[in-house]
Amino acid sequence: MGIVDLNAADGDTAAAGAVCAELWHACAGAGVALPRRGSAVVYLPQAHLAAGGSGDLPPVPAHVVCRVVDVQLCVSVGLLPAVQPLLLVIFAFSSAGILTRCGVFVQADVATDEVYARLALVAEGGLSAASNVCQMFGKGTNEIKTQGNNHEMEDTDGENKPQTPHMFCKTLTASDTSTHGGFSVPRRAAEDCFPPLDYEQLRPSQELIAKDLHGMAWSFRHIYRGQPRRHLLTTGWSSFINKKKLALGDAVLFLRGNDGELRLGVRRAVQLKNEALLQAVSSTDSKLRMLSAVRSSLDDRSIFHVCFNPRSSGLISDVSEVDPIRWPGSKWRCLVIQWDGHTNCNHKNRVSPWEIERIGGTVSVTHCLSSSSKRTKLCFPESDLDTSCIDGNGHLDSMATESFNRVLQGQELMRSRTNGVSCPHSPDIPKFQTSGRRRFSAEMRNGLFNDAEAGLRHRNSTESPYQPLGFSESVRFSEVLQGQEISRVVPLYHGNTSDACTHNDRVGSSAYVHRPAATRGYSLPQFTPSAADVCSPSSVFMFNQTMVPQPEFEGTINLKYAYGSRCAPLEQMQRKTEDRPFFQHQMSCQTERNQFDVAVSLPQMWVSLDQLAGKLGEALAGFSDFP
Amino acid sequence: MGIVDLNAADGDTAAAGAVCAELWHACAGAGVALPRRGSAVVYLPQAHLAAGGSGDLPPVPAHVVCRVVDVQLCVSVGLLPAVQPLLLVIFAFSSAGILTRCGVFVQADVATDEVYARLALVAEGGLSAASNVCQMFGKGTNEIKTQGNNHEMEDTDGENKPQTPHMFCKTLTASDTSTHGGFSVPRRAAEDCFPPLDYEQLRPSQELIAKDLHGMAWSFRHIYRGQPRRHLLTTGWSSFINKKKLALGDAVLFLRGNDGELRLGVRRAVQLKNEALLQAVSSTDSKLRMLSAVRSSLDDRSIFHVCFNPRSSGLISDVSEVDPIRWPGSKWRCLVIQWDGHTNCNHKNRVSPWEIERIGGTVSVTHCLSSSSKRTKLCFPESDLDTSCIDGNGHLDSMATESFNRVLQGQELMRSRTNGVSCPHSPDIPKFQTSGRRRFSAEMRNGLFNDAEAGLRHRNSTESPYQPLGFSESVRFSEVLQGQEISRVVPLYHGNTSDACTHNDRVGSSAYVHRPAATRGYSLPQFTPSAADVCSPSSVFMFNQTMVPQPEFEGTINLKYAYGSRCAPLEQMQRKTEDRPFFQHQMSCQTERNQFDVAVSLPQMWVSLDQLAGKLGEALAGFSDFP
DNA sequence: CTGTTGGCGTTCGGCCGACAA
DNA sequence: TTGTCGGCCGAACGCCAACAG
Repeated sequence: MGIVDLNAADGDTAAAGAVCAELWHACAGAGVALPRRGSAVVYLPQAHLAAGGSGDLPPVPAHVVCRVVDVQLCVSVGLLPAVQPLLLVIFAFSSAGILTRCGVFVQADVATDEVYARLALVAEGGLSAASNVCQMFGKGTNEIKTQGNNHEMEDTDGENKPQTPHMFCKTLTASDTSTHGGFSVPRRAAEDCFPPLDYEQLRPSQELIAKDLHGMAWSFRHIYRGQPRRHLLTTGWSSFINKKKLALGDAVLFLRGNDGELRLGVRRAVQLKNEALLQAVSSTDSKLRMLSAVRSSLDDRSIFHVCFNPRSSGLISDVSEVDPIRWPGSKWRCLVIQWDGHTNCNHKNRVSPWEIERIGGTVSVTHCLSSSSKRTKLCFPESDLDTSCIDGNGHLDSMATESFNRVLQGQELMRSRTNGVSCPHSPDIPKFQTSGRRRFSAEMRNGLFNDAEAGLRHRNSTESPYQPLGFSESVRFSEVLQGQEISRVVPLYHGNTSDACTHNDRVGSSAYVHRPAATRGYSLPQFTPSAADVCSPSSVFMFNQTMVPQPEFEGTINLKYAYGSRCAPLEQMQRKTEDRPFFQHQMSCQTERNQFDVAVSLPQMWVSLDQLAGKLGEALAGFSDFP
Repeated sequence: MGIVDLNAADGDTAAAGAVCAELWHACAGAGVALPRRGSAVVYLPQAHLAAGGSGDLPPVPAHVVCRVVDVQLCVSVGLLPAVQPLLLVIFAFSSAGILTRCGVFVQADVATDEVYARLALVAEGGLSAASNVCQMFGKGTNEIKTQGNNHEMEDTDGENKPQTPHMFCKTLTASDTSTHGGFSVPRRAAEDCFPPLDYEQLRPSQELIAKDLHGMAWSFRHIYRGQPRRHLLTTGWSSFINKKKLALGDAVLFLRGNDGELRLGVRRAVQLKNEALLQAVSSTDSKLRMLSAVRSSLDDRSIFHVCFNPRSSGLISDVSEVDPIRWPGSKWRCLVIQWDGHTNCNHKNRVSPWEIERIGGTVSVTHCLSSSSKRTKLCFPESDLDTSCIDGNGHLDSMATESFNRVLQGQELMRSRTNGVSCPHSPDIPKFQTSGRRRFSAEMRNGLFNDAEAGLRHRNSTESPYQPLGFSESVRFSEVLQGQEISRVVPLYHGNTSDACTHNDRVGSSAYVHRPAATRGYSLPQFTPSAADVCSPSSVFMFNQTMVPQPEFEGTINLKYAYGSRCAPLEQMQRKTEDRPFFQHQMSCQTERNQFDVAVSLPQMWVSLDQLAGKLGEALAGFSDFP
């Protein structure tokens, strides 16, 4: 397990270490901001207890302020890091003393080369009942911010980043992963990241050596050939693909550091989570252990660890009082986590008034997946998160769309579990109910896409995918792209699928995100063999299918509206190109979702301070400590 | 994660379930006796705290009586079962109310098809200071044995076992695991376990379907061909090898149940444990979580789980007072666990007078690994464990030999870590010191091999490896054989190696243990790719090397004596056959041990009641609870 | 500019008996 | 009796340019 000591280099120090940290962040993807050592976070026990059954619990306050005593950037090597598999909601205090971001911490994945961060925490005590929660989450948090340099969250937005080296990220195509050939390197990527070739030669070639996060060196033959000429990695590539178990939809990153060394990372499209792990995550046993650790830390300031896997994330889908008996004095409402693509989320039926009142309305599902429907995500023309998610015309904005899609996924899972019926696409899908989920995006607050130029660049990208952008922006973007565009079906678990797809080929000035324009086939993943591999050797892909209504959900939403977009530039682009395979791919992707194993990569839950403070304020106002 | 409910079938019930449990035990190997549901066990916090650093601890009594509320037989599917990675020493009470066996519980391995047992425990309270420990461990344990049917340990000795089906176990040869061919089935194994073929045909063949522990069905072409004729598995075999990631030295088990169904299991020669996992096992963090869970269970009778991996075992290597300050009232001495082949054992230098006084003496290492040296293990002609481990001539008996070897392994690890020097075999190896470890074997007490016939059968087995024996005996034997005979070298970690090898080709009337007569080469394992795979593609095999003295150890022992055997029948056998390749293989194996990843399979620590009561009695006599 | 495909030479997988331990 | 090897054949690998989107 490779570990990059984030603390040793509080920013950037040694060349090699800095590059590794940079590669780590590149692999982790967008917006993986980690709390700094010495910063304070708040652990909310109820939040994670609500995500599963509860048992007899050790006495733990409803809110535990923890000090981050260590942060390690790690890479898995096929073994689970031996940390407890508990989800953990952590709110970090910003330098202004306010709640800014929320991450869900969960056991890292078993796949090799998974990046995750391991945080060492020490509980510093529960929040006292005397302190008003608004003060606590707003200001007045001086007493818990007395030590350490409160940089709060390590920032990947680029402002305090070292000069970004040349890098690119490419989603692997069927050809890239096929045994038939090698890896097709985007021209500009090769020119920017690889040593120059002597183009005078007939077939210029060279040997490339790239090191991954483990420091392992990989050798590739880089050749410039073909008609027209193109850059290819041939010899050594298939070995890399096999060793890393890369498949269609996964992404590789090449990064040329300032020291000239080439580095190589992978970012997988999906996680292979099996039910055993999921059960473990929500097991009462695990929770007890977690709470016991927190309890111990409160008692004697012992250190406990949590792991954060950038790809294991979910939504704060619900806020409601869960166990007023157990937590009698607390007005805090539990945050219900809706895990991406997971089934073991309790309280599915629970309604969050906080959400429902925002999404609300009744709309039909008609046309939700028709080929002419236009939809997008991740185009955030509105920087004002505090405005309603439904505009004057009743259209959901992109965020609401996204959260809506997530609800659908949850429904699918339930349906498949209960009756196993796969419902083909029908124009008259009955209405269904939902407890709309919300995702708050710091990106929106940051206004990254709050200019017409963003849309313009985006539109241009369909013709020329390489447009200058800042490093962190592109990386953040790539994270979202990787996860949301590509679905992979794992055998045995069949089911109709649905996901929101996004296209946004924005790239930085020296950092590229490359994804295939059309993806026609899906290869089977070659991960650790499991029962599924053998019992069901064939995979089933279902297109043009849609969701099945679930009576458990309340509130109905029209997918037509949900998929409607307020992003004018994107809509224009879509109209221009909607008959092209690219968007056919989007649609396919949209309807494909494995019911268990395909997860959308959501790097982190970004919690808007305004949202949380504004909407949870009253719920928090009267909270008190656990007796 | 497949789970066989041991409790549902309290002995044997449904045919399928019974076979699965039987296959589980066959895969788990020898002597994996599990406590029954309802039985009481004792947890010794200090014992596992001593195996690593300590931190601030939650208040836990020095001895915690736990009730086993559930036992599950599990099979891993590539994911670590999400249990805490803590070692846990559990002493079980026998029906006579006395301490009989000791198991070390630790996180299961990540490899697929690892069998492990998951125990659900509820703490029932610490032992009161008023109760004398001898009473506690001897009699007077009525109050903690009031519930459940106290069968104490599930017994694999065969007395209450169902009629053993036909089965065999074969260690895979290089040919078996090569892509060049299939699997050579030992003739009698095929005849006993596979459906009969029509030998009148030129090349009789049939399709075999065998189910593994997951219930997954595997198909093989079974053909009888070649000159001379032999049974082979061809089509389907390489797929099985690849999917299960089997390599040279691993073993496969075929088992034909009473229902006629063929079942198939694997037993790996080594575990791939990496340092990250090892660190996690001994981390203070993990310990705190474990203790917190126990503390919680004590408080509210909540359930906590421990996993027992039959192959993750160690020795009770030391008994000494570790932390009289933290545990002021306790006279209990900590059991220091010497993990097989692991490096993270603290207190290496600690001397256990309890051991030293038994092994004691100063002997040289000369001839310890000469080709003419005769040694063995697992031949236990002496049933009286209470006799000294050193006979009148100063020879160590086989048990002492084994424990001594383990000490050597620990030394190697330390040496390799510190200076990396590989010391070739030399006839005048300096003396070295050791804190002699002991292993207590219930097998010895059971007198399984306490008859001349055993040795006779054994001797005969070198000419005809198939001799009738009871099922459980053979299974137990096979476990030891698999682990101890085969070493596999993992790249990157080089080092000279030493291990005690044993040959004992005893087989049951219908259960065979088959291992290759000569193993000339070792293929690289094909587990999850790690840094080691690439950084060091070549493996180094060192033969005829020996140990390096370590000044940290006290007490010197002559390996010549250590390898001496008191087992007359075996000695005769060895003299007869010592010039044969079979024993050459033994010697090679003996000197090969990867410093990190090659672990000897030791199914369980068997604690002799007499030993423990007699030797620990005084230490226990005055123990008291944690305040 | 690059994803996919056909062509084609090479490697590897896998079934066979020969041979020998 | 069975572990390993050479022989042999077909499948897969992998490098190449052609072609097309």
